[in-house]
Amino acid sequence: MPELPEVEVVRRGLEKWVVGASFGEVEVLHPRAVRRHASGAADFAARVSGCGVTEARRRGKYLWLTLDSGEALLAHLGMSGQLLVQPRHAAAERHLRVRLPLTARQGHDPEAPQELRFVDQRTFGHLLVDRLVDDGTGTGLPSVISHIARDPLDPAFDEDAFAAALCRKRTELKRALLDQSLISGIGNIYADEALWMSQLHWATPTEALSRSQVATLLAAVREVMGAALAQGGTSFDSLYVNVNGESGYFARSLNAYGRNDQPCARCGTPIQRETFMNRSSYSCPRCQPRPRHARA
DNA sequence: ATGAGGACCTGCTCGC
DNA sequence: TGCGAGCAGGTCCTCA
Repeated sequence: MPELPEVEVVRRGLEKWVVGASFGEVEVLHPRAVRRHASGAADFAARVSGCGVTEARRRGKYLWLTLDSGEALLAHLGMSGQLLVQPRHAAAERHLRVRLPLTARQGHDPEAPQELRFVDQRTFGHLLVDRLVDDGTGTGLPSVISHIARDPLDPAFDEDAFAAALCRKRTELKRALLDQSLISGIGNIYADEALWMSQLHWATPTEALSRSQVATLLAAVREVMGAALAQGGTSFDSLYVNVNGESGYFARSLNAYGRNDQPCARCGTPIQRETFMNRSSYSCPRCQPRPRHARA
């Protein structure tokens, strides 16, 4: 499931293959793919068709293409979404949801027309067209994601403000890490990996965290994400495919996630799986002891 | 206002 | 062999 590094790799792919091109006649094959576009599938297609693409941007797990109409084509990949650039006449993928034909641009062979495709098996992802608002630094941000916090790789990410907001929360640490309005880009896998690295239990009450623990945790988040990004957006999931259809999955040694009953790389104690928020959390019971004052 | 938990969705795997 | 249950989980929505 794509988290920040995977989405960034897709953004880079879009920057390379789509920026500078224009869209032809857009076709929505599954209405659920544009369910967040308030005025419907036909309006969505009309707003994108014919527009030129000027930039590919990202915040957390959201990415968007700025259009020469002044609006933005916003995408969230959900759990299984892919943005592929394919030859226009290539066979349709099984879960093809939206076709966005591309006009030839400099460097493209006009005899081999291409198409941006939104493919999504589980349909948790979506596309929509939105207006841009000022993000506070003069940069445009789609209005519907104005509640999404900056991500830890954003140069304007405010570490002090994050630490203060985190400690004001009255909840469990992992829930806060997954709260995209507090810090964006972190999903279940990177949350478990960052917690393992910083030797914190997922149920640690946020109000009990010291500033140095928050600093350690943030460094771990950046380390884990940076390492994945350096590998080209390791997703740990075979469903993840980058913009050219090349699998982004590489065997990567995870230290916690998915390693139930396997020895902790630090101390050898078997990693334990616990259910939390209706999903799995993996941690080392020795390196990451459950805090005595854990919630619930 | 804030936190907690369920719904959404499809495909795969496992056990009976 | 067939089939239902369980699992995967990001985000939005509702309820307390």
